Amino acid sequence: MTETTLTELLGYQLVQVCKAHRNKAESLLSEIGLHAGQEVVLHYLWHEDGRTQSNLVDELCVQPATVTKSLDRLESAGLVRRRADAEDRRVSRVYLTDAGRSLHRQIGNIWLEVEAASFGVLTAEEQETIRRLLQKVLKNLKQ
Amino acid sequence: MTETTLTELLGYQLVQVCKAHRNKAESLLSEIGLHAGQEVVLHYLWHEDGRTQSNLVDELCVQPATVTKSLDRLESAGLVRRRADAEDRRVSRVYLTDAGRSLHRQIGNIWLEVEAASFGVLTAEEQETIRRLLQKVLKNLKQ
DNA sequence: GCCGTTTAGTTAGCCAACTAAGTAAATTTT
DNA sequence: AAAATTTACTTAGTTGGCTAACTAAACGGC
Repeated sequence: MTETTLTELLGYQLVQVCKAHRNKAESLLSEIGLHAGQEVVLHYLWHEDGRTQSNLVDELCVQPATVTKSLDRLESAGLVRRRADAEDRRVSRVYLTDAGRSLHRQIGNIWLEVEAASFGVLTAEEQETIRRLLQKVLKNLKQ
Repeated sequence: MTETTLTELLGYQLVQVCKAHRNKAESLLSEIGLHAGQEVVLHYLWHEDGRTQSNLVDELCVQPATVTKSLDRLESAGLVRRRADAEDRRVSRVYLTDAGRSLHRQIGNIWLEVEAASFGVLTAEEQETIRRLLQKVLKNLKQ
């Protein structure tokens, strides 16, 4: 039989796992008023404050419009602030507010909890294996 | 240093891979006028036509509201049709139209192409390994 | 029969992601 | 210097996903 059974494909498994992973993250992040994805923006700002939106676009691997909307909400929530660049007036730089900075530790803990709830069941060796395989797949998909 | 570096977490790798996988699927599906996710609904109907929406909710692991909206669009696109169940008037059954049925083969080919573009780089043994590990993670996340 | 509960879907509204089209500023070309 | 192009970001509109609140029908106990 040549019928393609979707549920047997690795891509289907991947999507299932990713959905469950996102739900777990979403559920924990909602406790501090965030949505999955927003914490990644904050992460890059903790690592380097005052990034340009273009830089966030590159780091997050999403479209400019996605960053614009996401920042609109983070700004409304009082977690970041946009200021025009002094030298290039096209450029908008993004800065953390105190409220945004203060979430650092809580979000770090949430990540660790999600990581444990997902991959904690794997042995150290299995974790290294899945990391290697995921990277191989990502490289294949991105080229 | 105890700082949690997001990008080193397996969850981050997983999300990256899943995003790239979805983009690949979306790009191929758009050629036949579909969006990623809609083809999964069609898949379950090919497997068994006339399912109830509740059944689709269970199979797809999404919320009832998500199915409602998705079916609204598939119905507008002329790919499925809803008819009330004769015995239980709360129940809405979903049937493929000829147009919906006709996409079967094309979508099967797209799946195989996405699968190859993602996991084709892995050896058969590696594919079995990642399947086993993903299932382990999924089980962990779902309990 | 009647009232309360459960079940099946819908509606409204929110967020992340996308595309496409548009504005504005800087840069490059002529 | 003026025109064309590129770069940075926004706006409008789409989809997949979610929650919360809602309607309607079936089921259960009394």
